[in-house]
Amino acid sequence: MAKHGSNAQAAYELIKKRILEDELPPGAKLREGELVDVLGISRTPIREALRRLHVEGFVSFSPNVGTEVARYSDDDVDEIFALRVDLDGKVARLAALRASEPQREQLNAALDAMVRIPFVPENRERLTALNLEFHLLVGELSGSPRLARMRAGLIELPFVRQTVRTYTDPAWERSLQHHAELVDAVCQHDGDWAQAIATSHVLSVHAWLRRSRAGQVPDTDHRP
Amino acid sequence: MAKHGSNAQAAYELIKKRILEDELPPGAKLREGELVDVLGISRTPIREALRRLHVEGFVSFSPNVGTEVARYSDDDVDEIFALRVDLDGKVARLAALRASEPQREQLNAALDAMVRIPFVPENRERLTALNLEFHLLVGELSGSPRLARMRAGLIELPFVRQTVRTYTDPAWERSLQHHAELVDAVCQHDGDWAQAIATSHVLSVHAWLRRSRAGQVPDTDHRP
DNA sequence: AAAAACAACTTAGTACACAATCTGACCCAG
DNA sequence: CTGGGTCAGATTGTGTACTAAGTTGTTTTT
Repeated sequence: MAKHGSNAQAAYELIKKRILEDELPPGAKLREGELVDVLGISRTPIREALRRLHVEGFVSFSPNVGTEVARYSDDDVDEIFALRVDLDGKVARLAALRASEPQREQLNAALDAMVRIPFVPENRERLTALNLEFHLLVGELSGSPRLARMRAGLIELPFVRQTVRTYTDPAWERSLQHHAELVDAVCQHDGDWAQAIATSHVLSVHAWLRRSRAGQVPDTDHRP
Repeated sequence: MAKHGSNAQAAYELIKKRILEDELPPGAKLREGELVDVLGISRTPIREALRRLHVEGFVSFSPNVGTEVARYSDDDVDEIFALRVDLDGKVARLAALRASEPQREQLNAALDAMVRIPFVPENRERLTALNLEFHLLVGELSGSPRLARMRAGLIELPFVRQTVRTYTDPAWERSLQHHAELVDAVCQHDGDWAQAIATSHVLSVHAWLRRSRAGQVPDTDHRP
């Protein structure tokens, strides 16, 4: 058993991780009793983790019935991206206006980490994680913790994370360009530019995801 | 004991209500043991309520130490209103563009309820509640549940709720005018107008609250 | 007298047992 | 065959005892 703080915290992190990585697909039932066996801790901390995941939107929950991994309709996806257009734009603007020199270096480093790793199948999991980290870092740099937290709830989603898996080489290349341009804008303290490129990035990802969901893009990476 | 669903839900609603109405002021300790005595239910559902309030930001929490009602610094207030400028604007715009006829009537009714009640001290509690309801209704009309929920977390705050208590007659009159104009804009399907007046309203409230916090406005209503 | 160590107390963290509730299957009547 | 009612099983909801962690006040040592 991991000792990362309390058992409840560990359970929370583990379940969340499994959801994000699609090991627990949308609709999967999360029975408290089963989780007791799997995680080796009692129901109390497990319940706590599940309730937290519920408030944060990762799972849906019906009283006296149970918990299951949240499902996302096409309308949900559209709503989420419509919000991200605004929130990512605002976050990027604030980051450009407020980021300190060491923070800008940090952002550069996060970008570098992604650029250095070739886009081949065996790296996708790692690149997906780095991509998420990059976006969360921009959120931090905005200096608005509430804004960053709200946006995080729209980014840490299974289907967003999975998007990278479906990217073709040129799609990944475009995404990297967006990131690089955002870093550039932030380093220039140019809020308008940062907002514009962030907005473009979101719209571009949305368009890709739409096509991907419609089955127009072959899923290139299937786990065994 | 209230039968509003589960004990955990009842505890959540009661504690939240007390926080919003400032019976539990910022910094107040929420000991699980005490709440057991006060609410007459066991620690398990109380813990669940406290953890939920923590995730939603109403209380702060330190592992192995305890829970207390969240405190808000001036910077927090500024951040919250900066976000509301955007979110309330967007909510109002969407409500204007998407609200159906029955929904517009509902909004009108909510406005009417406020207009009909004279702004005298003994009505302030009621008017405060109606004011909150009105704003939450606009959120619903936006047709974007996630957006509405995010914004709700920035509106259901003790100091926001208390603002109405500090209003002078002309300040309340101005607030009512804003509300009426918003209803008008929504009924005209004018997104730009709705957004503009909603933004104005938020900025106006922020300015008032700033003065109020600085002690430039006498608090006209002190409970015993 | 100041600082460090310790011990007693307070509070949260966890486990587990039992109660309340829901689901779905089965049976019976129409 | 169909509809509804009932019962068994499973699953969540709650209460409570015990454990572990942290805080504070006191004592001891330098």
